[in-house]
Amino acid sequence: MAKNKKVTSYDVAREAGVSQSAVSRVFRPGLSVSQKTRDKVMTAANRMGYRPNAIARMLITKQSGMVAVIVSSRANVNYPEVLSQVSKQLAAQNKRVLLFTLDDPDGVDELFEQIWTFQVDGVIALAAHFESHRLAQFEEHDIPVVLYNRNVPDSMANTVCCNHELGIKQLITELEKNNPKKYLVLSGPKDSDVANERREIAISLLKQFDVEDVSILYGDYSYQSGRDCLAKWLQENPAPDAIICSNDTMAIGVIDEARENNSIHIPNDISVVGFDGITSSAWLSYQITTIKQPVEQLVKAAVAMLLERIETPDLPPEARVLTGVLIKGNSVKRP
Amino acid sequence: MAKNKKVTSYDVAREAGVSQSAVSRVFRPGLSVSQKTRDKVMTAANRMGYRPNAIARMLITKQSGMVAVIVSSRANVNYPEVLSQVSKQLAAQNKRVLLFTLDDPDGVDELFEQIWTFQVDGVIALAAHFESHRLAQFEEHDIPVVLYNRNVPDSMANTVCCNHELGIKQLITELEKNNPKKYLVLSGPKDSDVANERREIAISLLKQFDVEDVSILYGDYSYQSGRDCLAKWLQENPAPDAIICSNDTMAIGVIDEARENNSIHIPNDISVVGFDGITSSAWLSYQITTIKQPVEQLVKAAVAMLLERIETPDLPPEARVLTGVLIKGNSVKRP
DNA sequence: TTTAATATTGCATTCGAAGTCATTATTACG
DNA sequence: CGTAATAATGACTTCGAATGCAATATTAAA
Repeated sequence: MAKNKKVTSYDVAREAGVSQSAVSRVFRPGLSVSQKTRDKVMTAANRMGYRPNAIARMLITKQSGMVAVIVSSRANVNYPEVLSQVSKQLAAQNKRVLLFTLDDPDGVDELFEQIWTFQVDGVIALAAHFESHRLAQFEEHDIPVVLYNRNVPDSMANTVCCNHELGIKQLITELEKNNPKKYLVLSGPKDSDVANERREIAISLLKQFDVEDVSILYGDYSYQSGRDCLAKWLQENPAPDAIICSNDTMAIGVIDEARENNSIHIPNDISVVGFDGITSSAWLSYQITTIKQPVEQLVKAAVAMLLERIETPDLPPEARVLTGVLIKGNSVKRP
Repeated sequence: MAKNKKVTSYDVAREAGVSQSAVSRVFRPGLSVSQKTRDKVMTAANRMGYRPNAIARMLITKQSGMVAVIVSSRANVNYPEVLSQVSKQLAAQNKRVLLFTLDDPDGVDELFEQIWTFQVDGVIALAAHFESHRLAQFEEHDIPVVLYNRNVPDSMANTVCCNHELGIKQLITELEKNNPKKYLVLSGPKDSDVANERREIAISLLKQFDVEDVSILYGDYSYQSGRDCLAKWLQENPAPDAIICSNDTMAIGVIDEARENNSIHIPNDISVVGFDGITSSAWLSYQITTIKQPVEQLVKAAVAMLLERIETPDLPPEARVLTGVLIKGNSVKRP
């Protein structure tokens, strides 16, 4: 096998003494080929190290076999796990992941250009915020989209999301066992849809629980912002009884900030809850009471929906909401 | 713009009253087109929403513009950051990331098949272990490879890696300030090249420092294995004076396990060092003394090398070793 | 054994952009 | 103003696999 000049189906055909069509048929599942031909082709192909050229196949079949996965910088929460699940589950369906990272809002135009030119079969967007005209563009291009971890009721895209309402209700129920007076809601950034949803749900549920004293703070989902927000609050106010954090990372920051300040003990002085159930939320030093997102199932649902829509493009959009699991940690005072 | 029937260069050509070649030339940089033609084409293209089909372009140019990034499950250390850096920096060079996850050693064959069929321009492997005949296969297919975070001297692939030797030396120097008698080396899994390298370097450096009492334990890089290894050790042995962990995650596990056991205080009773400088290593509750990998520079180097080899395929393989940064945390006793 | 039904096969075409090459339009310059 | 040099253009071919279709081979049924 000398200089690896690319082997094409014609080369194999010549070598096997059959037509190029025959070679092609052997490498496509479910096509009519006699056993004899199949053997001849496979022998030649193996000997020559032939692999069908996916690019050429894409061109003629108009199916790239690739799914664009768009990851915004916001997604960092449990993104490695999600991404690896997505990749694995798509691979199981014989699709590849073409990865796009989106940090800069200015990059959206460029990103969309790329998506069109690469003719991806579908798109999964992780925690990305798209204006609705963007979603409309996908529709125009007949590219099915699944928004992961997002709830956009009026949208034309499919969505999967864990049940924030239910989860936050469970968390508040845990907190309420101690009848806290003063609540702090530590929200994620204002331009994050998930953050806004979680915050509004928390506020509205707290009302339902007849809680009166609720203050809202805004972080950016980061550890440091958890620390900073609490530190700043404590400079000017007495400690709250309970803090609802929009994600675990900020909850960890809150706990560390409290820990640094020896006079405050978690959970005895302040109860803290998070959201997401990231790995480190279960570490001994934190043991956060939180809602664990059912990542694997969420991804399964996302992938399943995407494939359905690739198969049957005119299915109506669908939203799947899965229930998270309450993890009772050690960050909420026991009554 | 009715039913989005895909617009091709022929459609634009007809609309603009020029030939298909002209359209093609307009969309390739640096080709000779008159301003008049260019305007006509651009006007038509914009009106019709034309984007060149990347698949067709790939077929003819034999450049997919895609780089396969292989992520093994081992890579989880600071993988989100690495991956997002890789994606960003490749995007800046007008390349896309085709993502492959490799958990299962049995999946390697399938993985390689995919890589050949997709005709990627190059490969970046994150913390993946490939036998050398695998690397040879890349060579046969003329696909340049960069191994990230790996040091394979005899290899035909390019590598980037942070300087383990130097880093571990700095860590041991920190530890030695207290003259510890009893060392534990908590290694990563035996089938991980990085883990083996770090362990052997630690052992050999400890010898140079004339340390006599060194025991080796094997974890799997996970938090839980850090905890388990220490717990098991303490059941049967007295506490060591210093623990060198092959990564931060295990160091965190070790610290938490010690913390749970009230009689052991870190760093007063045991000094612990990690490696990698992952985000959580700096969290207040851990503050691990560790070596921070210069992720951004490592990725820059990896991407730069890959592009060089794509440009000039017969460049000799190159290994770049970057220096990590010693982070003096609070997990080593102060002398 | 003949005919009808079914299974295989190869030819020719297609997907959409890019590049080759020969031809024509411009420009520069003596 | 003529000629050489250069720029711009379009016809045609190419990349490599897939597929419609007609031709041929095989099998089953009568």
